[in-house]
Amino acid sequence: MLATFGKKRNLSPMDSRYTPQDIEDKWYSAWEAAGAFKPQGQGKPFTMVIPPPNVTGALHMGHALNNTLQDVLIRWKRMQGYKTLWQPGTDHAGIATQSVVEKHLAKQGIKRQDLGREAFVEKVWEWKAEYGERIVGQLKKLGCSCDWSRLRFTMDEGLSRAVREVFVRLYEDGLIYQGHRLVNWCPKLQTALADEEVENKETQGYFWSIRYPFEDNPAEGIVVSTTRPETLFGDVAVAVNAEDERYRNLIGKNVLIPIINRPIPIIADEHADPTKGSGAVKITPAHDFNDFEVGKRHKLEPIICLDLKGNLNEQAGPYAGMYRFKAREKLVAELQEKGLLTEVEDRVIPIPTCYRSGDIIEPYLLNQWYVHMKPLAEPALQCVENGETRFVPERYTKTYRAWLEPFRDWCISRQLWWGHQIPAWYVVSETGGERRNETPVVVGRDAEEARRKAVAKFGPEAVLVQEEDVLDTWFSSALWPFSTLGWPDKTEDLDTFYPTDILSTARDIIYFWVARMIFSGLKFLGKPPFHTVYIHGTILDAKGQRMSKSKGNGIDPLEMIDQYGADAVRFALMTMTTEGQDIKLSPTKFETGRNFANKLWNAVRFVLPHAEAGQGEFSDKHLQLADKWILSRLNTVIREVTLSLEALRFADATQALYRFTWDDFCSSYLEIRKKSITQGEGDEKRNAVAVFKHVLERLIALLHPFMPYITEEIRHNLGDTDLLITSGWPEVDSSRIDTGIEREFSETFALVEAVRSVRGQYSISPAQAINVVATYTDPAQAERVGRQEAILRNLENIGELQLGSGLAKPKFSATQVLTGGEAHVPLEGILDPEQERRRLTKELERSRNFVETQKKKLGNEKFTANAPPEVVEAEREKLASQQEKAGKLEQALAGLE
RNA sequence: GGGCGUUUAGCUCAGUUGGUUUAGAGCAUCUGCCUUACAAGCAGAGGGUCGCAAGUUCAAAUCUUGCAACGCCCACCA
Repeated sequence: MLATFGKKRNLSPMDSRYTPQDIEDKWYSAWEAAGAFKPQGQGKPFTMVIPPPNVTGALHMGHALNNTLQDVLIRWKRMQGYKTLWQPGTDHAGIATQSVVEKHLAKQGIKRQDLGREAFVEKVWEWKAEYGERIVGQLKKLGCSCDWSRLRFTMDEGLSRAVREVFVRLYEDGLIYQGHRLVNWCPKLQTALADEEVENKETQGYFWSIRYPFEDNPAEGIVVSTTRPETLFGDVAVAVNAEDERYRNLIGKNVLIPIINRPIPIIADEHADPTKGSGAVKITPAHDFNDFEVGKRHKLEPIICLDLKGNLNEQAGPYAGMYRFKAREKLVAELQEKGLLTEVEDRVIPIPTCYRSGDIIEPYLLNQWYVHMKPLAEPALQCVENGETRFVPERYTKTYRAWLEPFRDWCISRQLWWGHQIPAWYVVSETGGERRNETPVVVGRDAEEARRKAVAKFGPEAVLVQEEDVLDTWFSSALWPFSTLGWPDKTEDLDTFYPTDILSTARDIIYFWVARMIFSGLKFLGKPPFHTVYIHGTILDAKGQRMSKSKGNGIDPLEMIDQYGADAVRFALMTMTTEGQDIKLSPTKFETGRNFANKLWNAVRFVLPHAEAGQGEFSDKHLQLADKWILSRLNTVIREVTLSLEALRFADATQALYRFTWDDFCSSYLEIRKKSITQGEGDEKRNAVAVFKHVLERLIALLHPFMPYITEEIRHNLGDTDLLITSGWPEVDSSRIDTGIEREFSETFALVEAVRSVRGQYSISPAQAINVVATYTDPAQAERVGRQEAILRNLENIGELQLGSGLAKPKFSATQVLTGGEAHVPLEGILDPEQERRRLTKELERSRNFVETQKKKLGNEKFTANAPPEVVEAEREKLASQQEKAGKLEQALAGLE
């Protein structure tokens, strides 16, 4: 797997600054050319499906985050030897795409109606051909290792066949039906919407109270309140509560609708709430969800008073043809004039708006197609309840349940042209009914099948007309995990890759998409489509607001990639991905990522001229303390990163890598071994370089899923000819993990830090050597540290060094207390006794406080009796070492001159 | 109104089952360094009563309850 380096090295002039732009495209092409993204080998499959972006969309930060996350997992699993498939594709995004094209045509003064359905759809396909590859190109820029040879589109032939198959089967199972009821109608887009496509926006509005005169006594009347007065033309009754004393005797009387003077009855219904408004409420079944129910209870025929564009119709008398809001304005004025407007109250009201167009929704009585949800939702709930599919973070299980449990039927028909035309045909004849829901219907996988069915049922004279509506976009997205693998055919791919493993997505489509994939997978394949749903956080701007085009506060990932490199962008995003938390983003985060890449690059640049010297593996007998230490740390990190990825803890993984690379590998190890690498001879040099390379090879492998480009480039700069992307994932060598070595190393490192601290306090130039007297209580410790003099001298400019036990403190020296000893730095002429006293006093105070709390804790019998013995023992040791430290600080203070 | 999340250093955030962290990181700040990998760097330093209150416990940033602020989702067009 990790080949040796040094062979056939093609030394490029490596700049001190890493420039990602030079190498990214090169390596991406190399991976593609090598077929590295295709499922390979005989390993266990690991599969993910990409959340298909809108075909005409552009990459935003949310995509960048989610797709980086998926790519990290796929690359990691691929290196681990799994037969990985990351299935890519795009979504036709019915409403969104149709709107984009319509807007585009509008600029040329063309309406879709001018073109007609066929020509318009043709235009959309052209649009798709032009812009459909854009988002794919952008995902490639980010480094996504999807198997692009399998790129699918929700409206391509295969997926459309899956859609028709599902529709027919659901229909045959009685799970799809037509219903004549109120739907959310968007007058602007001219289509029905599903409940979850409606957004309620709090808006400043009015609550108008209007008097409806009694039919037999027009001088008096009953007052009703409404926020939508223009709907009064569709009123069929006024309801009061039977318990309401004020109105009880009016029940059964008729009142007149103002302006048009149509009589309607006062009825008793529980919907009327005596505490709201006047307690009497107008009933408009054709334009209000609650009223629709009231109308049904009282068998009142709904009256439609609006047309589909939002204009009032002939029911509105003088207002016929007027746009709804214009009519509202005029109507209020007229009512006021007539003395029928009794009160106007300012009120914040939730206004339902269309999630695409933003237009105000009108509930409208129409015929639409529905999916009967209960039989589908129940197993889908069950499957999450029993853990077959789990959400990460787990709390989203609740969100999922809250959406599915009400079993609201799914309105799947859309009055659009762009989408899957519903595979249902109306059987019309001379005697055929006028209303569609009274017309016989046949469904079929294609026109021929429908025709066969119609002929069998209605005879050869039957004439078929296909339903014009298309299906909700999410109807096809729901099939994504299996339609992309060839279903309804029994394909090998389906066999190998279904069910997939992890689905990663944003929380706002848990219902739109995730839930629907789960019930579809269960219904048609008998297995949930994935075992884990990872819900990532939402990307926010630096102020914590959602990024949006209208606010103009978005950070463009492609600009960031341009500026900092894809690796930096990916790494930064992953460091911020802590379980499900929202991410406040500012470009400085990418700077940190870029700096990190640069750091790694320069470490490589340093060793490259010496790589030749480090042929082969190092030999154990030449290993020094620092070597053993870095090998111990390396294997610890391999373990940490692997476990973090398994737990989907991306920030933990990157943090471990960052720390190890920067602090351990560069700041400590490289600095210590620098001299051996550049100036050492024979075995010394060979071994130092070999260890360095051994660590580096594994480090770039660990970093590869996060920073694929730079790591691939490094591997090849080091002389490897095979690709890192398909090489192995490092394995932990537990025998190298040695806490004794790590302790011994930090013992030595502590002395370095002590000296550096004194140097820093007195601003002594690094060029000036300083003398050190280190004394330890235990002679064995002094000897151990003494053996590491090379480390001390490599990390600090030390002049005379005395190491021992019971050494006296030289005059005029600054003192640093160590575990088990002290370091004195003689500073005659430099030492500031006052400053020294202040520092030592402060430290002593802190130390004494700690000793106090420890004593109290250990003096508590309940503690010593109840806490586990090892905890008590640890606390005792803490006390002892702190007491020792306090003693030493006291001594140092006393000895100050 | 219901649900969920957040509140830890000036800023952005870690802190997994309560004890080995007398609270950690990055950025920012201050001091000294162009030390032949890196100034996108090196070394050092300062900075926090872990939102507030009560409780459980030998022990609470961590568990429970209440409160507050901020954010998200759902419901609510009388």
